[in-house]
Amino acid sequence: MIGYSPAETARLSGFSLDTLRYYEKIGLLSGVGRTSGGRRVFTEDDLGWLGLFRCLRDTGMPIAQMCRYAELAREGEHTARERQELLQRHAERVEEQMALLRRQYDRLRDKIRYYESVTEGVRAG
Amino acid sequence: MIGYSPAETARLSGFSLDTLRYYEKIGLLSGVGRTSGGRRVFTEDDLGWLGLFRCLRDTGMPIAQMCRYAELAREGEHTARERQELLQRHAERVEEQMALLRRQYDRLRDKIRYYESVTEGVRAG
DNA sequence: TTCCATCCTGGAGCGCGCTCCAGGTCAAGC
DNA sequence: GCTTGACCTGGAGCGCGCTCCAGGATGGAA
Repeated sequence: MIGYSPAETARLSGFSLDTLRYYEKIGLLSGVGRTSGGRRVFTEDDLGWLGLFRCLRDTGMPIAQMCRYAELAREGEHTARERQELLQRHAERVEEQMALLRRQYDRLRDKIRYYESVTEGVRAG
Repeated sequence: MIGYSPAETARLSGFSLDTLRYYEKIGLLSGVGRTSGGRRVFTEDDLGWLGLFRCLRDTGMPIAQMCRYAELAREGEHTARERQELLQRHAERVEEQMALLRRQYDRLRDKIRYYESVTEGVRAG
């Protein structure tokens, strides 16, 4: 189990160095290893967490909720159900978000189609 | 062509009173009518704009870009092509956003499915 | 041994999109 | 005429999620 430097971790996770430090500061990421000199060493496991955070963030979960999830995970196996429910509720919100996005995308396409008809009219005229 | 009070407009558009005032202040909404006493009177046309802004905002367009669009529209018909291109580029970004959202939603569902298998194990045990 | 890129900490600052507030005006109903 | 609630303005403040900075330590290569 080799470790990853902060720079490598930033590259692999897509989060900036500052964001990695920030996530640790607020307790989202915890137990990050250090060298004797005090530099962070990220593990494969940390990368797994970061992957999850990216997923949750990309789907619009607020950081406070990610913290809650991480905290539950740290408490142990007996919180599995609560974590599942948290993700389930989030998934439902994501579904609504996707439906809204699609509706509004369709409106947008309509608007663009209108412009296409206008500019073709200009070409034809 | 009757007008709408600020409160009515807020209700119909889904934007708060403060947001309506803010949109006018930054020049997103312009030429909003007034009563002799200085109170805003919104028209059907204003509501149309607000509907568009909701669409663009829900699909993640930054306000600065909406301002640009509104400004172009005010300049007249000769900016139609530029407006179309602006919307077209936005639509492409929305498509990417939808694709990302779907990918991450699928990951999320996987995670939940994992939890379902775990908690069913608990039930069975 | 020296260099210099990488990293450290604590804390301030930022960009966005509102949201709230104070202090005052307006107008419809009694 | 008076009350009351909706509305006005200018400007400050906020919540989120980072992002940047100063000033200093680290550590691998030449």
